[in-house]
Amino acid sequence: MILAHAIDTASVDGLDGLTIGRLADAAGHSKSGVATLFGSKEQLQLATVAAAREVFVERVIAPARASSDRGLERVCALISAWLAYSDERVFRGGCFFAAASVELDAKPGPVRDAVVAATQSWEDYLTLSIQRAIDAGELPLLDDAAQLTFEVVSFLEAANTRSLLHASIEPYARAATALRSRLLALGGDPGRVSGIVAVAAA
Amino acid sequence: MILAHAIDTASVDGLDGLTIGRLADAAGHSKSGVATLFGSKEQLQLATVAAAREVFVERVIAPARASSDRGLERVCALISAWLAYSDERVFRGGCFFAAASVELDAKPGPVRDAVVAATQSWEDYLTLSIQRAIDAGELPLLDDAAQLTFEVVSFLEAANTRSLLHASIEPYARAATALRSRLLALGGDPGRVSGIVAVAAA
DNA sequence: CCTACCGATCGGTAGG
DNA sequence: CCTACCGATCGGTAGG
Repeated sequence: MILAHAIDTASVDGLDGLTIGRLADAAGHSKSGVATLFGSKEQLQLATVAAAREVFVERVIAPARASSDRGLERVCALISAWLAYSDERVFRGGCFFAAASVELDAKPGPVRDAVVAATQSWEDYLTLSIQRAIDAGELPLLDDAAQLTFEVVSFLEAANTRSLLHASIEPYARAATALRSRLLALGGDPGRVSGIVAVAAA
Repeated sequence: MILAHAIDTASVDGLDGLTIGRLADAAGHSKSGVATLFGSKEQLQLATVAAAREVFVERVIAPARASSDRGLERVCALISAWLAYSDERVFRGGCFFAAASVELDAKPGPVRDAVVAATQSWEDYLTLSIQRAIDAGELPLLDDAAQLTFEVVSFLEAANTRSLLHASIEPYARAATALRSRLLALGGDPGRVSGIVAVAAA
């Protein structure tokens, strides 16, 4: 798929750095072929966001859902899956949405709206998973699920950026340490929480 | 200064989004005037990073140094100054370095090196300030200053991006809550820690 | 500091 | 799906 290369390019050069001409060259098509396929650059960007969303679900949400039960176990699985998704460089420039969020945060328009909707969807699912852990009594010292979501995604995205910036895996260890520490402070079961590791065992 | 507009533009469109022609128009000069002034686009980018660094020191480091003693008080002052610097939109696209770090994290070269050096310098100062707080016994449950630095900058940058992305000040309150909670868990004095607020009182 | 210009590349379209 | 082309804009330079 031509969009796989588009996500990869956008994760490095940004969604604005996408050009129809280079995408066409890489795919072995003519420039006008790609241009008419998508209609406009903005529609190409929107298609890229939609494709990245599918990959994210496939690489983070789906594995965590498959390997864990609801509650704190699911929360830890989502965190570990996200760290692996970033660490494995599913996209050359790391997490596509981390890059797109910062690129577009001050640029209103349909593309930003699509990025916001995608990240909102992921964070809503994380908040729901945390709320289920609260409801099950697995995080007895937490009362605001959305607050923990903010803290979790802060660590994940910071680890992603800093790993790329310094060409190091140390930031993933920093994030894992911060998250284990936070979940323990909220009363999380030490055996569960210790399942958060910087590099996937698998 | 022509560079003030360059920082502002780069905080929104990225350092790669800077163009000599538009910068010249905005300053009322000819394109070639700006081109010969900086020599090349890369040197313009490097000059922009250097100018942004000065503004950051002036807006975050200097006020915190002037208003606080070394130790935990200084750490809290740095955090509050950073939140105010982001919240006040010193640059239209929020923190210049948050934007530049993510834009360049997968693009090696002299400009990325300059951004890395600037952020490293800021984080080194934060780590030093935290270490002084540890040495003074003000964070009795913390042993790794660099780990707390990672956690602090994670919250600050996430608040910056999310505030822009959602046009909301709520993320600053999330970051302040997270930071107070973390410093309290590390044994920080409640009176000191409560000085971290989302919106500057001044 | 300017005007004027260079080749390259951009998004998009005409025409088939 | 292609070739060929449009006007606009890019970084950079010649020449003064």
